[in-house]
Amino acid sequence: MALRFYNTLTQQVQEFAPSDGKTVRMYTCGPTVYNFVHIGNLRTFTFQDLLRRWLRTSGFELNHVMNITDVEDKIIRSATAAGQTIQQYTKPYEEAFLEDCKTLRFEKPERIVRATEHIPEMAELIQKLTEKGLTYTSEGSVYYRISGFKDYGKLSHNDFAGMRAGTRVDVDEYDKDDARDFVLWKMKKDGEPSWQTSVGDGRPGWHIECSAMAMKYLGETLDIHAGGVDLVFPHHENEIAQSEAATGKPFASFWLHSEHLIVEGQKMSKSLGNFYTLRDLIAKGYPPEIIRYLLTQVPYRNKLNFTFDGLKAAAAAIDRLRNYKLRLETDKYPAGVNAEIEDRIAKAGADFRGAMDDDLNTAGALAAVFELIRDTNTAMDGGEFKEGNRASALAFLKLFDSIFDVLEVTQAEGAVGDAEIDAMVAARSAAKKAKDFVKSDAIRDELLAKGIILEDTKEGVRWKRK
RNA sequence: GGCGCGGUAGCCAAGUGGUAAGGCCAGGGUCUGCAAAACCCUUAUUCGUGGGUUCGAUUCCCACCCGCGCCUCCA
Repeated sequence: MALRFYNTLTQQVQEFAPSDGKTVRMYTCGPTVYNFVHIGNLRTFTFQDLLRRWLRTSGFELNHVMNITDVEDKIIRSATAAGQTIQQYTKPYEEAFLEDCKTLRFEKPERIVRATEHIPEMAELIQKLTEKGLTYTSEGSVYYRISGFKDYGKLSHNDFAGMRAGTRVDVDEYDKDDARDFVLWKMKKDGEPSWQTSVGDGRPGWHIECSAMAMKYLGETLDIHAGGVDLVFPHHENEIAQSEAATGKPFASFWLHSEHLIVEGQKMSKSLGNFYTLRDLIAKGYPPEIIRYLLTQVPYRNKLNFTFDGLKAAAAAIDRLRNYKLRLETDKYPAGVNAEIEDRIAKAGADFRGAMDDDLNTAGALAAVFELIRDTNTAMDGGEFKEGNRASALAFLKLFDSIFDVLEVTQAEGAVGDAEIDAMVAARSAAKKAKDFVKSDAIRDELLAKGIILEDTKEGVRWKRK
């Protein structure tokens, strides 16, 4: 079965291929850098990372653009309060975000773009809309006139008929003709940063930045536009209104949205005290790859309940995966190839691919991995697993890890060196051979304290980092 | 009220019109000087509730109950 994604626009799972058959032009909404990103944000970015990786594994090339929103009300307010320019204020958070991405092993998008560096493009797009009669000015700010765009609501599947015409809703500080209208360009206010452009002195509204940047780098119709579910309305709906009205073409073929993460069954919020950044969790002693695993294992369109029990379960699952890999790398097997096992491994590969192709069904893909682990472990214990099966089993693990990327241990600062460990292991083996179990156990405990676990196998001792 | 999502074992969770994947936890066993790792066995006659369609439904339809998201801050 071919690669399929659930498309929010059509509300259906559809077969996916980039329009040119080769390169996927993808735009994802990145963070607003007014604070550290939280674990919920990172769930979405984890999904985007899986998406990237699976698209490439599927044979496509990528042209992925992610934006960084570095001008926006909250930023301006915070920067002003801190007596800083918005650049000064956002820079540390942008850097922290990129660091977090690296920590969680996200691949870098081909391009990361800042809103503040694309103001002229935004002004140009606004002008285009004005030329088409789709904007109006109120108190110096420019608004989009939604009544001029008949498809409004097609992404969020909202019917706005009821709230149209006449119902002048006065909930905003700005004066709009229609409740659905939104601001494209905000007139300069005293003490706020602003840009002098063809549409006036001021700053861009939130929605216009994504339209302008996406089209600048990826063309008028994207293959994929992705983000969190909360962006469906109004953000993505408004992007469609702006972009499609300007170009007359569909803005994106596929709209993919990831569900939110909740914490211990509740919505994450600062007031509930369950609001975590990646830094918080790492400070509590949870390695990044465990967090990554937890974030990947639930398919992206389901809510993910983030719990500390879940983190423990993820750690145990990763242990099993790593132990299997270690066994594959270090065990000795009888010569030859077991054809049945080769078939079994091939089936695991097919199951894995089938699950990922099915709208990134990571739970199904993981099941394929663990089933193979059980079956081949049994075969190894029974002497059925042959030397010739090793390479294909390792290749399968490599496929798995090229997507999930959780097998490598994140080395702690000041970890013990391999040479020192090998020496201690040798000393312990000597003591053990002399049946001095007190000494051998003491060395084993000492190593354990350093985060090294020993395993006695038929082929000798092997060790691994915790 | 409108739109949408979900309710599967102690927890996380996949799935299909034909009789319940996988992970974690728990109990028992094999192996070991003891461990560790690994493997085996055990843990849902049942998939929110009540109807209906069907030879057969967890899977389709209807109603209801419960939880949740969006409806101009938000991944």
